[in-house]
Amino acid sequence: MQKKRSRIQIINQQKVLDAGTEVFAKYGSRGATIDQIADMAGMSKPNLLYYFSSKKDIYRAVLEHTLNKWLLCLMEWEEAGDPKETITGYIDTKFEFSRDHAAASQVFANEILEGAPILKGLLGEDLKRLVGENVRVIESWIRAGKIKPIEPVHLIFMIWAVTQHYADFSAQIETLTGKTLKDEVFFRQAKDSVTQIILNGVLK
Amino acid sequence: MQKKRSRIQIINQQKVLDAGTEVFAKYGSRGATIDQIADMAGMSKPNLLYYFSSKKDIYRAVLEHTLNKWLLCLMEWEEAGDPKETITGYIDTKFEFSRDHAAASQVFANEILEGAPILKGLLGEDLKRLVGENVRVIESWIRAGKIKPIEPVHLIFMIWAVTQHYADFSAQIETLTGKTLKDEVFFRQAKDSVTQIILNGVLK
DNA sequence: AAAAAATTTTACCGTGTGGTAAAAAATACG
DNA sequence: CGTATTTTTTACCACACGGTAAAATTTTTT
Repeated sequence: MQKKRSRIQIINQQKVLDAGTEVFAKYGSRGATIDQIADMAGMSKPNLLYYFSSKKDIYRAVLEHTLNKWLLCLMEWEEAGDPKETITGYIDTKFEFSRDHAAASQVFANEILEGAPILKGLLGEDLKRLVGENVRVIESWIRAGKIKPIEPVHLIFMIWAVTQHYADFSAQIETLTGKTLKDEVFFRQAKDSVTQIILNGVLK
Repeated sequence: MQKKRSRIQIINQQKVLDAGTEVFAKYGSRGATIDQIADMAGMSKPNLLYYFSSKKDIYRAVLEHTLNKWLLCLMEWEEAGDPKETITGYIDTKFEFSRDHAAASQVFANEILEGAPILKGLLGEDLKRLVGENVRVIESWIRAGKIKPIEPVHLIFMIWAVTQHYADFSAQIETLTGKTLKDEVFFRQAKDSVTQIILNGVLK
C-alpha cells in the first residue's frame, strides 16, 4: 500500500510521461536523452530524476502507458458479430488512435524496430492470446460462408499495418500529400479508402 | 575526377555500409554508435573513420544506398498496363524487398520516425513525382472503368504500409506467429493473402 | 508562525561517445 | 630489393550523457 501521490507529483509525472512520449517517439529508447525530455517537460534534469529514477524507468512507464492505450482499441471480436460492422468499427477505432495518439504509435514502432526487448516481456502472451481469439472468430466467419477464405492473421496484420502507417510515417505522408490525419477531409478520405478496399477484399 | 578506389577500400567501405545498415536499422541515426558499427564491421573505430570521416557521413551513405535499392523497386506504372498484373507485380516486388532487405527498410523507417531530416532533401521531389505519375495512371484506370473508383494515393500508401510492415515489424510478427518472411511457406502465404485482398478490393 | 515534509536547484562525477594525431605496419610500385 | 603510399593501431581529447549529493527553496501540516 503506497502513499497517495501529491498534487504536484501527479502533474509532474504526467508532464514527464507526455514529454517522454514525444521524445521516445522520435528517437527511440536509445537515441532519446534525459536532457531532451527534461527540456520538453520544462524542468531541470535532476528535478525530473526526482520523479523517475532512471531513463529506463521513464521509458518503461511511457511504454506501459502507450501500450495500455493501444490495447484498449484492440477489442476482441465476436463470432456472432457482423463481419462488415466489426471490421469497419475496428478500422475506425484504429484510425482514430493513429490520429489522436500518433506519438504513442511511434514509441511502439521504435520499440519493435529495436527488437522489442521490453515489449516482449510486457505483452508477449497477452497479445498472442488476443490475436488468437480474433483469428478464431475470422475462421468461424469463413466456415459460415460470411467472408472469403483468407488467412486470418494476415488480414489482422494488414489492418494494423495500414492504420499505423498513417501515424508512424506521417512525416513521409505529409511531404507527399501536404496533409495529416489532423486534416478532417484527409482523415475521412484515408479511412474510407482503406475501409472500402478491405471490405471489398474480404466480404463475399 | 577522383582516383580509383583500391581493392581494400572497396572491401572495407562495403563492410562499413553493411554493418551501418544493421545498426542504424535497430537504433536509428541518433541511437547508433560508431563503436557498434565498427565492432560489427570487425574493425577499430579509428580505422573505420579512415573510410568515413564522421557518423553523419556513414549515415548519409547508408541512407543513400538503401534508398537507391528501395527506389529501384518503385517502378512507374503504365496506363496501357493491365491493373491486375501491374498491382500483383508491384506487391510481389515489394514483398521480395521486405524479405531480402529488411534492414534497409528499417533504416528508412527510423529516418522517417525521426522526421525524415535527411530524406526530405534527398528525395523529396523525386518521390513526389513518382507517386504523382502512379496516381495519374490509377486515375486513368478508374476513368476507363478498369478498377473501382478509389482514392489512388491511399491505394499506394496501403501497399507500402503492408509490405513494409512485414520488414519493419518483423520482431512483432515473429513473436506472434513464430515465422519470418525467410520462411518460404509464410512468405507465400503473406504475399498471396495481401495480393488477394487488395485485388478483390480494387478490381471490378 | 514554526516545524516537517516535499520539491527544486546547484554543483558535481564517472563513463560513453564522436573524433584526432601520430606512429607503426602493411601494401604497392619502381 | 628499397622506396613511396596506403592502411591500421595506439594513445589520446573534449564534450555529451546518465546519474548523485546536498544545500536551498517551497509547500504542507500542526
